[in-house]
Amino acid sequence: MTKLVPISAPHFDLQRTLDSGQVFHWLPDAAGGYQGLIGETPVRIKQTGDQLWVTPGTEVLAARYFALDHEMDAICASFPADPGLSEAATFCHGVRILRQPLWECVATFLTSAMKQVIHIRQMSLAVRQRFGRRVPGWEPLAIYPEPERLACATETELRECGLGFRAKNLLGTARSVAEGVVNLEAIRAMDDNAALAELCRLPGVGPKIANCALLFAYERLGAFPIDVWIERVLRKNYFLRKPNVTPKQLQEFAARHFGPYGGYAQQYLFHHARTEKKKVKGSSSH
DNA sequence: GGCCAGGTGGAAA
DNA sequence: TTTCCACATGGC
Repeated sequence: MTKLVPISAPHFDLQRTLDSGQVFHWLPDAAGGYQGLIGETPVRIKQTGDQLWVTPGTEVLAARYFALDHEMDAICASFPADPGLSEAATFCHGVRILRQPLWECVATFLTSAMKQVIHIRQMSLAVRQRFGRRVPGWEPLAIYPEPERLACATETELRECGLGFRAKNLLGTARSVAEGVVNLEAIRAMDDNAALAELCRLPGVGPKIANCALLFAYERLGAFPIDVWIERVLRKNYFLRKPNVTPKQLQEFAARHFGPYGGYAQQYLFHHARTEKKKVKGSSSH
C-alpha cells in the first residue's frame, strides 16, 4: 500500500464526519482509515490527531472536499445561544459539511426518501457497482454513474439495486439532467431561492432533498433540510407549547433562528439526535 | 414480526 | 388552503 501524506486538519473529525449521514460510499479499511472516491479520484484517508493522511497527490482535492477551510470558530460563534444547539455542537465537534460533486449528491439524496442511513448506503453502493465505472484495485467501490448512464438504464434494473419506488424518480431525474432540462452546473450561479426551485423541477426532488443538495454540494451553508429527525428536534426544543406548528412555519423559524450557517446547526442537531437514539437503544438491549 | 426510515406528488376535503 | 394516502425495502 502506498504511503500516505499528511495535511493539517484541526477541528476536524473524519469518522464523525463520514458517519453523519451526508455521504454514503466511504468504506473502512484495514488500517483504521477509509477508502473512497472524491468524484473520480480514488483516495485513502486516515486521521491521527490534527493530521489527515491522504493518498499522495490528493492533498488539495481532499482539503477542498472535506472543507478544511471552513472557519469553525466563526461558524460556531454565529449560532444562537441555545441549550439544545450548544449541546449538539459540542457533541459534534469536528463534523464538517462536505463539498460533494453535484450529481452524485442529488442522486443519492433522491434515493433517501423514507430510508434509513444504512439503507441509503446500500442502495448507493449497489448503484455504483451495477452502473459505475470500476477503478482497478478499488473494488467493490466504483465511480457514481453519470446521468447519461442511468438515463439509459431500465426501471427494473434500478429496482434490482433495492431502490423500490425511488427507481422511477432516479430514472426520471437522470433523464432530465442528461437531456439538459435541468442544468446542475448552472444552478451554482443562482441565488438560494432560485436554486431550490430549479432543483425541485426534478422528479422526486422536493424541498427536503433540494435543501440537502444545496447544503452538501452547492456550499449553501444556510440551507436547512427538515426531515423527520429535525422536525422532532425542532418541535421538542422550540415548540412544545405549539403542537399545531406547520412545516412551513418550522422552515421559517429555522431560517430566522439559526442564521447564515443554519445548515451546520441542522447537521449537528441531526447527528446528535440520531446518535443519542442509537446509544439508548444499544444500552437497553439485554 | 411489526416499526420506522434524512419524502414526494397527487387526490380529496 | 391543508390533510391524507400510496409508494417498496430491509435492519432492528
